[in-house]
Amino acid sequence: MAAAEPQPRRATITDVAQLAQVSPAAVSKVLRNAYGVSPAMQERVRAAMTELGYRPHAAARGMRGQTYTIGVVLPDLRNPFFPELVEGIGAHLDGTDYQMVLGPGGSTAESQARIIDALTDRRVDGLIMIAPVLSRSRLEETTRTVPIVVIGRHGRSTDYDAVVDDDLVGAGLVVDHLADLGHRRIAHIEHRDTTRGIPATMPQTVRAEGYRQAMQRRGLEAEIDIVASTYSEAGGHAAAVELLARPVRPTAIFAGADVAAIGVLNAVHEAGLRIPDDISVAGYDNTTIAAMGPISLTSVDQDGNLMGTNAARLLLERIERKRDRAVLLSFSPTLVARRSTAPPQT
Amino acid sequence: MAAAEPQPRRATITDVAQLAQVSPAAVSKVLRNAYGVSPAMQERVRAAMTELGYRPHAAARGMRGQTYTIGVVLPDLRNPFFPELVEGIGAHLDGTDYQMVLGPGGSTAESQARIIDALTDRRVDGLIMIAPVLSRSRLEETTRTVPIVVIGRHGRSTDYDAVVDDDLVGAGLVVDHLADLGHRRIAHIEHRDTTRGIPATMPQTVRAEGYRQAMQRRGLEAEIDIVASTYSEAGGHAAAVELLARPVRPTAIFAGADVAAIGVLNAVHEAGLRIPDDISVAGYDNTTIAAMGPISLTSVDQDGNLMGTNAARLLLERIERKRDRAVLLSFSPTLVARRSTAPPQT
DNA sequence: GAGAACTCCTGAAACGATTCAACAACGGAT
DNA sequence: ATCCGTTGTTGAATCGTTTCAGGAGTTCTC
Repeated sequence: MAAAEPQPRRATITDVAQLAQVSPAAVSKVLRNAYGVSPAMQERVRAAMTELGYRPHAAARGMRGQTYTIGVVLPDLRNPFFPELVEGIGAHLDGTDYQMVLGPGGSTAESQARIIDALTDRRVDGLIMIAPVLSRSRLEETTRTVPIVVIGRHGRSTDYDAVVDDDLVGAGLVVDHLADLGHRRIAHIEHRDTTRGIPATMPQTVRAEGYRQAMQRRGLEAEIDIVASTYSEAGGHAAAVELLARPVRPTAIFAGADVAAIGVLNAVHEAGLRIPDDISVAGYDNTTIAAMGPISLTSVDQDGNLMGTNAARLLLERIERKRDRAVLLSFSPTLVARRSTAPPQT
Repeated sequence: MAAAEPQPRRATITDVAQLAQVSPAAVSKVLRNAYGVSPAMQERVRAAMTELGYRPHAAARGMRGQTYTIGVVLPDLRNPFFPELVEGIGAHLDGTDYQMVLGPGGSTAESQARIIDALTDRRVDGLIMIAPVLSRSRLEETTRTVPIVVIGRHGRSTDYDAVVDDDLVGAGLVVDHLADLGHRRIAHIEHRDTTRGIPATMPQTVRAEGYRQAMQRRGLEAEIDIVASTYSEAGGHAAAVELLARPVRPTAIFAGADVAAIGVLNAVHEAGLRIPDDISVAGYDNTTIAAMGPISLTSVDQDGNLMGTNAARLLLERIERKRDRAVLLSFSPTLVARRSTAPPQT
């Protein structure tokens, strides 16, 4: 006979059932808040669960029902905007039975496909994909297995929900701000992806288009000046070097991302020019770097928390089958003016 | 009869077994590279697997064996040092059967305990905890369920493995660098956690101690000046304001973390002082921010990639039962001198 | 040439939950 | 009194994999 077993194994649903003197099936119902349990049984079962310190075995649940796990695929841990999204998602999941896990997706279609496979192998109940580079058809294919919410990519689908910030508007805000200050020669640095893909729906393309449209709207179509580079410090630096070498150099540079704007700042310093006296610089994303004192970069703010919360909400609606029609949620960004922009010197 | 089923369900191990004309048990062996399979059968089974596009069902595997999932708990997504660790871990896991998932742990003991529970409910095979604030006993308790590797916390355990960077040495590097430049009044900004916990083993405490020891070693014990604050921009700012108000102000400030150093830079700018002419500033962690041109902050570099890779290696050794003795791996940091430090003005 | 020792393979029993059909008990309507 | 619908509960089947105790050949050893 077992003399004294400390706590050799986790309590199972059967243990709980025995202690509460009900069937395992009944315990399962309590666990899932399913229909058809009397308050009396509820209480008895819950008491037994806490007494045994019972915790449901997620893998076992996943065999038949749900895993109560939702996967978040994010391409780049270094992007300071993503933590806000994750926090927003977490805030909405808090208090529900669902738990989030993060998958480091990488920036290529292959690596992202791999992590999607890995997560679906683990039977997540839903997937939130942040700025995926996967083709639309690949996403829609995945939707047949598991519901998806896509964050930060324009272009709608009838199969999955999407949450975006309106980059067209955001780029317009920057151009308006600079034009209002009196700038005319406003250049833009765009991220041009070399890999084959779905460029038209990615934020960078929309930002460039927003810049173009706003310049036209302000009667500055003759001044449109786009340099294709990458959203990175090095990319911004290279683009700025090119711009500063122009015979007539721009009085303002609008980089499509804060990281690129940092590169611009470096290049401007190296050229012996001052900001904002000689040249104004603006970014996009309002990352923490932009807010830092020595940088103080004018930028466009997206409410990541809000976007994350809504993405999680949409996903749970899908998982719980409360809705079967695709939704596109579009938020408006705001401009945060800081010391890196000022009226041009005449 | 089923006329035309597109692909209604995933292939299971039984489907593979049927197609390959072997038993499910045999397929399982192939899957796990287990002992006792002839090359001929190997090949037949593998062919069947690819033909059916078979992918193992992780939840089902978790019921008896392993899930081939390892959980990484990180307290703060915003800390720019963590992505390097994650990359290192990923690099070592790449090519193995294991997949990593990230758990947003939060910075309190409760939230970290919660995510540990959530991950063990999901039967991860191992856990890598980055700078956990949990008590040692709580960690050792968890070790009884699942192997753990702790990154970035000093103090050894006989139950779990640990990978640290030697913060004592790192702090010494900074003091030596500044003292070599001719500084004597070198102040330090320490992170002082208000919550009850295990302070002596956390990096911040060790860094402060390293500062203290180095100052003594250089014969500067009379100049030891530590301000307790937090590792954050606001914390660094407040501490710097306090230091600059000293009757005799320090000629160099060594902040225990880059983020805090950024706050110091702000405060110094606001005070109308120049860096490094009027005051030298150094940080710790060598984050990407430190490297940025306009900031150019002298800092201490830890090889996060290396640390992550080794943590993953240690964990797999444990999971695969190749070792049962606890290991402490300690790496040496290096100093990266930039433009924020210079000899003091006499 | 008989047994021992390997090697390769298999059938069936787990693992811990959910689901489904069935059933008991109980009021309320006829 | 009988039937019916509703509510609360349960036993048994099920999910896809691993594990375990053999079984059938084949090779080795003395």
